[in-house]
Formats: sequence, structure tokens, C-alpha cells
Amino acid sequence: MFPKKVHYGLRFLLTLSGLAEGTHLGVAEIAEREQLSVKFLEAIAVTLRKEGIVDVRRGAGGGYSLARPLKEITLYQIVLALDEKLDKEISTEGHNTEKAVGRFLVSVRNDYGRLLRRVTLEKLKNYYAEENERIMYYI
Amino acid sequence: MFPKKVHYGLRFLLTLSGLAEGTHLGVAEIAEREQLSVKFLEAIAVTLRKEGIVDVRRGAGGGYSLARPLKEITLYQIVLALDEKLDKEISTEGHNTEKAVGRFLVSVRNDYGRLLRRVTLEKLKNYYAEENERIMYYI
DNA sequence: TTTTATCCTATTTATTTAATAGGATTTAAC
DNA sequence: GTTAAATCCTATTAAATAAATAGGATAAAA
Repeated sequence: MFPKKVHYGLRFLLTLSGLAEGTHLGVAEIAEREQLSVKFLEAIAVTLRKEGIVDVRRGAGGGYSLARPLKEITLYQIVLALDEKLDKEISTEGHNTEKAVGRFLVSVRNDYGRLLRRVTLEKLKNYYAEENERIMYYI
Repeated sequence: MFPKKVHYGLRFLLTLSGLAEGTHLGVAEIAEREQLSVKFLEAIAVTLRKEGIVDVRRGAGGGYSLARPLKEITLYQIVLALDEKLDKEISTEGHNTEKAVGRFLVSVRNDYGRLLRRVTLEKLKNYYAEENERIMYYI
């Protein structure tokens, strides 16, 4: 249901969430850790930066960091940035039934948007912490 | 955000919703009214029938009708039938962050599923009625 | 038995998503 | 300043999915 860009983008952000205040991490390093294509992840990073979700320091020694606290970054912003179909216009013109269907689907999309706005990266971080506890348990 | 199959499928169902009890309407007729590709709509109709959303009478004089009252047909059933990506498996295996992201996205998809289950065709019909009133107003 | 409609399978075309490639730009470090 | 390390930009290719088309098999009413 979610394109790979969203999956990878979330892994990228989750990795950044482990960074100490004021530090940065490069795409090459993250791609290596996460076993993802450097170039593909690079494009994702640029998109997230343009959306104001991450901050960047260009040049040597640079890299990315989260622009805001986890609970202030919503899944809506991320999906909107990385999944073009969320945006794609729904026609509310034309034939009679077409208008009705268009308005109906717009209202559903709005509800979906509200849902996504209520979910923040904090929740993702919790899933991640849970996962690590599970591993700790076996050691 | 929704594939054309869903748009067309809803227009198809909305058209059927105007039918008198016990009557049927053929795909060719509906495609003509709605200005849609007959063959494409045909495939959509078959899918909706397999999902139990519409009933069919084969042979001459046959056609489709709604299988249940409007308020008992949810958008979830329709989208599940016509949009394959809703189903597509989300990997909750592999790398650490991959698991966390997988479980996180599964939970979001579940919330979305609940949202879609709360929306029925009755609501679509209301949008349609509204639309017609708007037109009546100008006459 | 003919006609009308659904149903099935396959193919083609268009669009979108994913991935790759090469180099331009920026800036810290030396 | 020069170099090295990183982001950024543009273009292209490859793969996957969605949309549309085509032809005929099957079913059943007329």
C-alpha cells in the first residue's frame, strides 16, 4: 500500500532519530547500514529536506539530521512528500455520478489525511524500541 | 489516490442503486450512460460480483443488481476488490529498522481499513442526491 | 435456435515507480 | 588555496503496475 520511497524514507528518519543533538549523518553511511541504494536514498533525503522534515549540512563532514522533535513530525508530511498519489487531483466535475463519486472520495481522502496527521514518528520509534527489547530478551 | 477501477466501480454501483427492486441492468447500458469503456467496466463488474457486492443474471435480459442494501456495502469491500495495493503484503521481517517500519505501517493500514469500513454506499448516494437537488434548484 | 448478455484469457499500451549514472555544487578540513 | 567529502541536480533506463482492447466461450431468456 505504501511505495518503497515511504518505507525507505521512514528507515532513513528512524536512523536519524538515534543521533545525538547537533550531530549529522551522511546518506552513504545510512545506505550502507540499511542496505539501500545510495542514489535512491539520496533522492529521498533531498525530498524530505525540501519538505522541511530534515536539516542538512552540505560539504565534507556534513549530512542530515531531524529538523524537529519526533512528536512534531507526522506521517502525513512524510507520505505527502514521498507518495505522489496522495496529492493527485480527484475530479469533481463532469457527469452527474462522476461529481458525486469525486466529492465522496475527496471526503474519504480528507479523513485519511486526518488519520495520518495523528500518527507521528514517535510511534515509529516506539515500535523500534519494542523490537530491540525483544532482541535483548534473548541475550 | 484511488485507481480508476475504484472510480468507475463506484459509478457502476451508484447507477445500480437507482434500480427498482428485483430489476437488473446490463454493463453495456451502464457503460453507455456513464461514457466508460464497456470491456473495462465488464471486468470491474465481474470482480464486484465475485466479492459478493452485486448479483448477476446471466443471459439475455440479464444484468447486475446490488446484492445488499446500500448501508451494508462498505467502501472497504469495494476498494479491497478493485485496488490490489491495499492487500499487498508489508514485510515485517529483515533488518531491525525494517521490522519496526513494517509493523508501524501495518498498524496504519489497519486504521485505514477501519476508516473505510465505516463508510458505506449510503453516503455516496447522499452526495448524489445533493448533486441532483443542486441541479433542480436551477430549473 | 437465435439473440443477448456475462465471463474468461490473452495481449497491448500507457503510466508510474524504482533504480542507475554522471557530474555540478558546496563546504569543511588540511 | 587545494583537496576531499558530502549534497544536489538532471537525465536516462528498467521494471512493475494500471488501463484499455480484443476475441471468443458460456449461459439463459426470448
